[in-house]
Amino acid sequence: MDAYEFIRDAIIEGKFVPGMRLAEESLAKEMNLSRTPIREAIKQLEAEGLVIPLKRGVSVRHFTKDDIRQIYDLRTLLEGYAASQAAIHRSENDLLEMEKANILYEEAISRYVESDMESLKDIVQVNQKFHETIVNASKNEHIHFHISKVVVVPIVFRSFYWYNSFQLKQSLEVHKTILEAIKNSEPERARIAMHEHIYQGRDHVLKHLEQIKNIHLLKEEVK
Amino acid sequence: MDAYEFIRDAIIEGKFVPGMRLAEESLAKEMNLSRTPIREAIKQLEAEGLVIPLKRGVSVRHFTKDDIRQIYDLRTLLEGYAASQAAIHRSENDLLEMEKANILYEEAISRYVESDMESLKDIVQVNQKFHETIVNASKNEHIHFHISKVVVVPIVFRSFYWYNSFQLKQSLEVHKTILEAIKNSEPERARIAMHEHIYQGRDHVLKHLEQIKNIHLLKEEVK
DNA sequence: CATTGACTTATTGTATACAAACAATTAAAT
DNA sequence: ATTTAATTGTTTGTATACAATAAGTCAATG
Repeated sequence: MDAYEFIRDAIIEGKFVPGMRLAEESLAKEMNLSRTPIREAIKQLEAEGLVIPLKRGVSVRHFTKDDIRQIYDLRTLLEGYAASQAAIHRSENDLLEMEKANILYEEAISRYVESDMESLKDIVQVNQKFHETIVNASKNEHIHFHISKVVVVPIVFRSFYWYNSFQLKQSLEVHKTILEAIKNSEPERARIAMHEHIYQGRDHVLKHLEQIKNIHLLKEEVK
Repeated sequence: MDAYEFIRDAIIEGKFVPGMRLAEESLAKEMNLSRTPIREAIKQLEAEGLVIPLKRGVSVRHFTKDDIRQIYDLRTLLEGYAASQAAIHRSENDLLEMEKANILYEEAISRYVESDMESLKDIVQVNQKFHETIVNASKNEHIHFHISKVVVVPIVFRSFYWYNSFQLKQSLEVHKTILEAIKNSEPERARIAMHEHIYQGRDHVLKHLEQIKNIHLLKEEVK
């Protein structure tokens, strides 16, 4: 694993919390490297917006509720467009890939046991795979580039691990609608279904943040 | 000027041509620096997609006609959305800024003398300013982040310097329409006008590329 | 004459050293 | 006791040195 992945994953998994300053030397020591490769990894993370530059060095970016809303708006726009373009440009092979990914998604959901982190991790991963196949089918490499940067941010909040089986089944239904629209070459229907799908995700994350906040308030009171 | 700007501008101005390999040491010597800051600049350019990684080091990215089409699709989507959001969220001050930028644009166009590079440079700059004010008014920082990366690429082709006064006046009219729609809080009209505007830009760049190609073919024949 | 293999050169990737800037803590003065 | 100045310590930014790897060249052989 290289320095970039190490730091990025640490941020995503919450090991490096928002506002935390990233000291080059301690990072270097932790992963048995010199400061040089660390600095490059940090430059990359900076360009992606996961860390923000300070007067000296960088700190892990703190995303507000408003950031989440903006990012999801952006993602809805981009992935909605990708879905509509996929309905136009998809090859037979693209359709196969999408169907395969969706079958894996269905299987992962059927394996799901309430509140089991491991099975949810699978679901999240397979879900991402499905979204990727759609973006691939849209035949727009540049959209792909930008979506991949937008997708990372909400992961930081790890709200994904709070889906219940009803929500998951609902999500699967929307996947099927998207797939059908793309198969039938209906760009507008594909876009709208994708919109709905991602906005559901947004509501979920925002609700989760609300809960987190409440838990935080509770803690304060207990103190 | 720092290393990042130096290299980026060299690419934009055509000093570093597509496919050209960027050797760290020669760059370092050219701007009286060591390799360390050069490498960081290159990492950043890599994250933005202006240079592509090789087995060792990087080379200036070569953009195809298809890339241009994809990038403009993306830009249309993003800036169209920004315009529609600006029509919803714009403050009084935003409107002032937009009008100010557009007046400067009008003045720059009136100063324009056919085939004068300097006056065209002004126009391009003021035009960019106008687009920025709209993105600012949309109140979506993340959209802004992604648009800024998309906008750079077409500049590489420097087709902007081939506008004639008729096209410029046409462009000014569309600007006015966009401004009016945003002022009157008509998001859909703003979006459509912005679409039209950017697609005009796309056609212009593509036509320019076609001409370049023809000139190239002519050269081949002469040889 | 072409093709392959070894050797040489050049360039990157990583480590380390040093200087400069910022932060923090302590001491002194009002 | 509080505020300011100074000194110390930590961390970044830049330079340089060294090792590893890719590429290019030249010679030798089929």
